[in-house]
Amino acid sequence: MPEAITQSIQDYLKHIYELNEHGGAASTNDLASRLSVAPASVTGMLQKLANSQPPLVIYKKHQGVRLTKNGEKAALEVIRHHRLLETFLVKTLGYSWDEVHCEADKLEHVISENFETRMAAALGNPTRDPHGELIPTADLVMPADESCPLASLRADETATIRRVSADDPALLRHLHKIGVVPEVKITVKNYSEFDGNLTLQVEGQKSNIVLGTAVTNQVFVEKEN
Amino acid sequence: MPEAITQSIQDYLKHIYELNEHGGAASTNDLASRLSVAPASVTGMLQKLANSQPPLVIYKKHQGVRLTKNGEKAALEVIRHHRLLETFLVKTLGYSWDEVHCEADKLEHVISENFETRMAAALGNPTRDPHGELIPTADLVMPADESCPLASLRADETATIRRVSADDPALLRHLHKIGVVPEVKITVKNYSEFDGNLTLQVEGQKSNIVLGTAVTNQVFVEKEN
DNA sequence: AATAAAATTTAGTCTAGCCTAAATTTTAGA
DNA sequence: TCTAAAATTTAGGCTAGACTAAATTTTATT
Repeated sequence: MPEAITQSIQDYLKHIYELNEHGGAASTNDLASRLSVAPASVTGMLQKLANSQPPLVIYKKHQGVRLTKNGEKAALEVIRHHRLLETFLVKTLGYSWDEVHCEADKLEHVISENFETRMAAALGNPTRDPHGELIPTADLVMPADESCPLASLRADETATIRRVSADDPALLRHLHKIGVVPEVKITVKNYSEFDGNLTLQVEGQKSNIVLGTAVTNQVFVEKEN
Repeated sequence: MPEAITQSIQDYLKHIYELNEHGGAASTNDLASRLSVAPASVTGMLQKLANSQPPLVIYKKHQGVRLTKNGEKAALEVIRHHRLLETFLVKTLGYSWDEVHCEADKLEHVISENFETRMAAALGNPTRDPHGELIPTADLVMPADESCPLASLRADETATIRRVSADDPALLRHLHKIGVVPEVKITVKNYSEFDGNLTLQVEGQKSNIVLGTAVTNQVFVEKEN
């Protein structure tokens, strides 16, 4: 019989998923810092996950870790919970988009399938959360993401903001204030080759804004066709 | 500094509170069966709670346990969470009153003060949950309960149902079906001295019903003045 | 290719909260 | 009041998931 997927394991799987999305295998150190846990603790858990029945990860010493199909399903379940919860907190309880992360991080581990289903239905089965992140479907498939970093745009390009993959509440509040939120159209007025700064015209805003790469790498857009 | 109040401790305090409400001190065995834990485990936890700084319970060997002021506040916090959550699940997500208990038992430990406040506001600061249980106030005071067991009524007495303190989902579904829910008026048509059965006329229902003491002891009413 | 630095793993501990078995205390009935 | 049964506590263990310190492997730099 499959061993229990504890809250702690859910957190490991979720972060491995996110690290796998970007670079290839997730490293011990990256996981440790994301989970706020000592690297040695990560090694121990990875060994356990790799030896569980069925295995949730594929792990080779010193070479990082990847999710198995089973591990990915478990990860997507947690991510679906998280993103539905963020949406629910904003839509139903009036949270702002910079407040929802912590709350969802705790709730994601304890809600039932029943809760998930009712919440999704109450929200009209949304496909994106308040930050524009894609919500895995009920049968645990992650929709394809067509967006690219805002940082990759150049002068005169026009695009629609799709997601803001930032955690920092202060940054989120700032971006909200200057109108940099999902589904808003922007046009690049200038690109600085020295620092990568972009000058943007934001739909619905009076004056242009300048954003550095630390920010534009966290904002994802779809270019005008 | 006060030690952390873990989920496990919250569960102990909640059940000690409920046992203190009825009989005096809560016994080791009663706690063990409510918590689904071995009696020896309860003894260990009670010693810990009594020695914590500040103490959360007063405990003397073989004589059961009572909450201190601090312990009571912590218990009421959890109970407030639980009852607000039950109300929220019914009102906002369309749960039926027999489904909410398990879900609330998990969520009660993880929601923030922010969540509690927003939820209470969204519900209009309710004073009772879907079963009619009183909800502790935001400053953690339990309102006085004026009700008495339905089982204590006799023929010709009329009363209003205030709460249904039952856990069993099947019983709850049955009571809902026959209209035995909070705020409904009932009249006792007959009392049987042999088995304690009550024959009731239930407001809004066509035919009378007969309920045994196993049920009437779990339903609480306020008599007509 | 040598070596220093960084990353990772091993080894050994710790804590919370549970467990069982055995010992003890309390309670109830003859 | 004595004794059997019930309730409770003690003693000793276990597991998950964290930790630190030390050992090892990998990577990067000269």
